[in-house]
Parts: sequence; C-alpha cells; structure tokens
Amino acid sequence: MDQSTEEAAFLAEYDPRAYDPVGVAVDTVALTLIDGRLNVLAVKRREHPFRGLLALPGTFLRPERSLEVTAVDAVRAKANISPGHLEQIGTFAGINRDPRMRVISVAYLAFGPTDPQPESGWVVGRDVVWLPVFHGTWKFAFDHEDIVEAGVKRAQDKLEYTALATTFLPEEFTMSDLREVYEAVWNRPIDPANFYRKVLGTKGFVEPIGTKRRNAALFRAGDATKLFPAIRRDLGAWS
Amino acid sequence: MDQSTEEAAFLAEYDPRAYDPVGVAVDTVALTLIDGRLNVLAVKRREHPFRGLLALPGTFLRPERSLEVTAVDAVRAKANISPGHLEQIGTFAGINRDPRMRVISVAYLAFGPTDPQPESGWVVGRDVVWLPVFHGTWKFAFDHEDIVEAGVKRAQDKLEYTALATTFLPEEFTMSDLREVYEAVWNRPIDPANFYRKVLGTKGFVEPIGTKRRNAALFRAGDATKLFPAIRRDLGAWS
DNA sequence: TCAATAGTGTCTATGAGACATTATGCA
DNA sequence: TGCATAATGTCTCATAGACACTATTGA
Repeated sequence: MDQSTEEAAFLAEYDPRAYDPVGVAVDTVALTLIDGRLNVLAVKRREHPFRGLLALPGTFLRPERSLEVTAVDAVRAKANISPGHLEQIGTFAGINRDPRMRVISVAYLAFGPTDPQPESGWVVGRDVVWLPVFHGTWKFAFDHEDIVEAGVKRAQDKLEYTALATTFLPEEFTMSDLREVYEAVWNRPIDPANFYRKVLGTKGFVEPIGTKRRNAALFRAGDATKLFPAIRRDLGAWS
Repeated sequence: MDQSTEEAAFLAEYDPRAYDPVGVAVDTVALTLIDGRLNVLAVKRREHPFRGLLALPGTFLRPERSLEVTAVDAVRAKANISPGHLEQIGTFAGINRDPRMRVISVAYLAFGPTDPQPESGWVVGRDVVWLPVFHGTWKFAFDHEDIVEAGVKRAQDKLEYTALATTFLPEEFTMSDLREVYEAVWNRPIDPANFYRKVLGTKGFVEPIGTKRRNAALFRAGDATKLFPAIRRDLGAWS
C-alpha cells in the first residue's frame, strides 16, 4: 500500500459516507402473560420477502429517531401492550439475513401487561397474533427465531436478579400472580412455600398493600430494581 | 391517512431503501492484563471530529463484512492482542453522538493475552496506547466512555458465571495468575485461600498439569464454559 | 364442611467468607 | 534458615429447597 492509498484508506475509515449503505432495522420481542403462559407478539408478513411467514414487529430506523422510540412504536402499532420495560437485546447482522440488501437488526425486548387480556393465539388485528412461546414451534421470517430465542433467554435471566417480573402484572397482585410470572417465563414449576418466603426476604421487591383478594394478600411492586438475594434459577442443575 | 398514503407507509416500512442512510460503525473494547492491571486499547484520533481525543479502535461496517470480522480487524490493525474471546456488548445510537451524520455503533468486547507483554501506558504504535482502566480517568471521543464502561461491566459480569478468565492468560498458569485476573477485572482483592478452593470446586474450570512453577502448581483451562457454582462477586454487598 | 389455596415451621445440604495453620521452594 | 507464597483446616453464617403442617375463604 503506497502512501496515497494508505491515506485514502485512513480517511475512508473515518468517513461514514465512503461506504455503501447498510440498512438498519429495529425489531422487538414483545412478551406478555396470557392465561399463565408466556406469549410473543408476531406479525404475518404481507409482502416480499418471506410473504406469509411470521415476523417480529419492526421497522427501519429513521435518521432522526431513537432506537427506543422506534422499538416501542413498532409494538404499539400492532397491539395494545404498554411496555413496562424495554431493553436492547443485541444486534443481529448475518450477511444474508435479508435477501434484498445488507440489513442489520437492532433487537429490543419489551414486556408488560396487556389490557384487556387477550386469549392465547389471540388475533389482535389484521395479521397480528400472540403466540405461546413454549407451546408449539413457530416458523419465522429472516432470523427472527434466533431473536425470539435471545429475547426469551434474556427475560429469563433478568427475572433472576432484577425486580422486572412485576412489570408483567397490573399494579396490584398476589404472591401467586408473581409466582405465575416466574413459572411462565422459566417454564417450570416453583415451590409456592419457598417462593413466598424468598420474595418477602428480598428487600424492596414487593410491599404489602394490606388488603386481600380471596384469602391472598395483595402486593405492589417495591422500589428495588436489583434483587438481593437474587431469585436463583440454579442454572447449573438445568442447562 | 387515506388509502394510498397508508399503502405507501406500509411499503416503506418494509423497504430499507425508502429511508435516508444511517451509518453503522463497529467499535471494540479490547482488554488485556498488564502488570496486574486491567488495560483498554485506545487510539488517538488524528482527524475531525474529536481530533486529538482518545477513541476505541473501530471502523465502519462494509456491506460484505461480518460484525465480528470487522471488530477483530479493527483491533488487530492497532495492537498485537489475539482475542481469545469476542462478544457483542450492544449498539450505541444516541442521535447526536457523531456530529457528521447519524451513526450507530455496534460495540464489541475482546480480551486475551498480549504477546509480548507491553507495559501499562505502552505506546503500541503511532497514536495507539493501552490505558489502565481503574487508574486515571480518560477523556474519549464520541460516547466511547460509555462504551468502555459497558464493556468493563460486561467483562466483570462474565467472569462470575463463565470460564472466560482463563482467556486473559497464557496456556499454563498458576492459581495466583488466575486470581490476579479476577482482582484486576473486579478491581478488588480476593482471599487467596477461599479462591483456591472455590476454583478447584468448580467443575471443569481448570485442570492441573502436574508440574510446578516455584512452589505453585500449574493449571490449564478446563472444558467448562459456564461455571457452576459461579465465582460469586456478591454484588448486593457492593453496588 | 369440604376443597383449594395461602401462609408457617422445620430440617438438611451447600457454599461463601474469615482466619488460623502447615507446606514448599528459593534467596 | 528464614521468608514469601502455596495449600489445607476449621469454623460460622446465609440461603435454597424439600416437605409437613396450619389458616383462611368461597363453593
């Protein structure tokens, strides 16, 4: 590489316009609990490519919009979920993941309660459905199966050491409601008695309201964001 | 929104070319241990914008290259680190992070031993330096301070539940070498006796070679990737 | 009054951490 | 032979989980 070539390469390295454009999409894994089961929001594609297949709600990033706003709007446009939590999962950038051109996708994870509660398999609008994550296998467009898997795994991890489980629930909930969130997201049963004490022993996770529903005390979310001690999933014994 | 406008919006949603381009950069937080201290690789910028400030090694994504290759090459071009581990941290996309145009950065974390061992503050090449992370504060260009912080935090987390600490070390190492990795990345002292037994009690983390250096047994990396039980950092008691 | 769920009691096993003690190899 | 570091012993405390038991409320 001679001097001028090196200089050109150097300048190009620092000039974004020197390269062909790469498309940037934002796709969201929106999770909610329906009837005790974890569900993910999907859209049936009406256009090329992958016409007819399921895809995550998403759109292309516009230069003047933030990733977060883009991620939330894509979900709001399709369903009545109000994400109590939004976080970035990561960026998926396989070279041929989109047949049209190079497109990378910044994936987001959103979860929250839906109101009113739909049923599992519920068709929210034209070509929009909630799919029960652990009950059936779903064929997605692009690499969206990978993204869903990463999103679910992230949700599972986050329930261990953050207080985010409460964002799946309405403001008031019982201990069983909260346990149901863990059971749905982790897809395994949990001992009610031990769960009860573990949650109460975790500072700031929930606080009692004082009222009851049937014979169950009602709680609201506490002010903790990180849980200590964590609600452990004992991964070593499982995966 | 009338029918034709809606249709146009719908089509645009699925056509990447319908939007102004967004630049995609890849920046890498490359970490290594120098003299028992955690160091990060930085480049002094020679061009606008932020001329003269420190930045992470990085470049723009070309349509035909993968993120991972781009991330590793950016580091290899600057220093003699051979990343034993590479993972994506996340995508940083603040709207005005780059004054030239909208540029999002997919950030990667790399770590591994350097050979030969440089000294801390070592100038690897023209305008390339290793900076001791916890000894001094460094002013970076763009939002690269945030990216470094996220990278270091990710490294700290990963040492808890993965066997990646060994990738900071050469093939043969003593228990003290391994403890030094944890102390450098976590930036706090660890009881040698308890660490010793905790590591040996963690299936597949290290295996003894049988030989010694001074009076210390030598080990090599085991075949485990996830650690169980994890080497816990007791975050609750700290942050 | 019965059934289902909520909530409490109790025991065991595991692992983290403090810190004392012994072993090893080099100056 | 003495010193630094390696390696082992021993104790305490916190927490997870199994499972038996009692309490409460609606059908």
